[in-house]
Amino acid sequence: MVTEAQNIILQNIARHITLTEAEASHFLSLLTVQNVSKKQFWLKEGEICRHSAFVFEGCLRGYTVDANGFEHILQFAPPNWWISDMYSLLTGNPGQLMIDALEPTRIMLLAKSDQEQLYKDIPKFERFFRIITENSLVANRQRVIDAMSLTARERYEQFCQRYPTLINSIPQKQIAAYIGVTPEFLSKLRSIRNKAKG
Amino acid sequence: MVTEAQNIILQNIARHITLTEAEASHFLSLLTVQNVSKKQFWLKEGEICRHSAFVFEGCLRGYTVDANGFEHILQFAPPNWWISDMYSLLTGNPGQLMIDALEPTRIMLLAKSDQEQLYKDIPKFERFFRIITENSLVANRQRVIDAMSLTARERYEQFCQRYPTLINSIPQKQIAAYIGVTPEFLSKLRSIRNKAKG
DNA sequence: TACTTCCAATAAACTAGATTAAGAAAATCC
DNA sequence: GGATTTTCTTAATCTAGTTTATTGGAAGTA
Repeated sequence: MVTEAQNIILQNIARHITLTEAEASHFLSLLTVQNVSKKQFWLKEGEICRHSAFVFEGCLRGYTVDANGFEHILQFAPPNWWISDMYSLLTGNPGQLMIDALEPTRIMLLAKSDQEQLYKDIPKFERFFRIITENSLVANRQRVIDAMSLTARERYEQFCQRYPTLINSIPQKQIAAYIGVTPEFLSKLRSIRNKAKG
Repeated sequence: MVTEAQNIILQNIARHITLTEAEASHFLSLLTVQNVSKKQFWLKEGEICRHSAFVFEGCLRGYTVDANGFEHILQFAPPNWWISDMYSLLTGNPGQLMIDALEPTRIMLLAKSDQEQLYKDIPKFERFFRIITENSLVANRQRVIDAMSLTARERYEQFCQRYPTLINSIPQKQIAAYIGVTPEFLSKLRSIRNKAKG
């Protein structure tokens, strides 16, 4: 008996590697489901991150808080995305990332220790995580480039194109904290854009 | 007979995986050495990147050129670093990265096709590239955070701490193009800093 | 030796985006 | 369903960093 949630994660993995039934069921046995209610934290600054999380319902956000108390969003994690504080996960040191839920969210957890054992038991997973890490790195590098070479307006346009579904489902202040402007300035950008459109 | 250059790359790999002699020599047989003279391009915008490059002498830089002709440096690659246009390498599409040499440089090339075959022949390499990609991702994420939450002065201080050897070996305008300010403003930052130091 | 090219420093004018403040609209909560 | 909190908008003022321009020095080169 495979649940809907388990189906979603198996589909996600099938995009890059092919598992036997035995391998799939072994993998599923390592996962635990967790509910994160709206605004609830899954991880806080200073904590040690010991799991990778796969979102299958809702939406998480990963962000840092700077010296002046401003939030800067590193990642949104809607369904089908993996999220963690990778620095903390890899090093075992306390991280600086805060991860909380923008709406009622359901995730599946894979403990770091289980993940490492999984690499030994089913080396294909080494491949799977290599590939999604590569894709993530490409996206992150593009974000560094965009931050340096685009204006705030252009970054907003980019965001609209790249994440059309998020635009209507999350508050604007969250988008502002992702593209790196104040909510006030984003509001100004939008009003100018709307005037231009008639 | 193992050359000095081959020794360097084997050491680099030994930090994460252990190879038998046969595996090491197979791996080395896939590599080709290339010299890149100062200011010479290894890769240009619009080209398709078909190799990963490992620097064992000199220094490369990867950068983009924006709509106004300004350069933005994504990565310096001093000895012991890997560099490529990963977007282009993964997708097979033309990339936007320019890669050239800041000084006379020597690299070892691993073709994408060979790299993929290597994953099949010696799965340990899947692990090796997963790990260095993870480390690279962590560094890139930190750079996104820094770009959003630090001032230009703070980003300069960070750079000095993080890459103390580069500070004295590359022109300041290159550092400015990395931390995301104009050379003029970096000069101003430095003069204020020097006054403060007496 | 002069010729050129590249690099760093300085300064005044300028602008994208931040800050501050205040009100309107929406969502959330008893 | 009314109170309360959160989100969005508008507008005036302010500032970190850019732009433009000029100078002097260092390094390569004929």
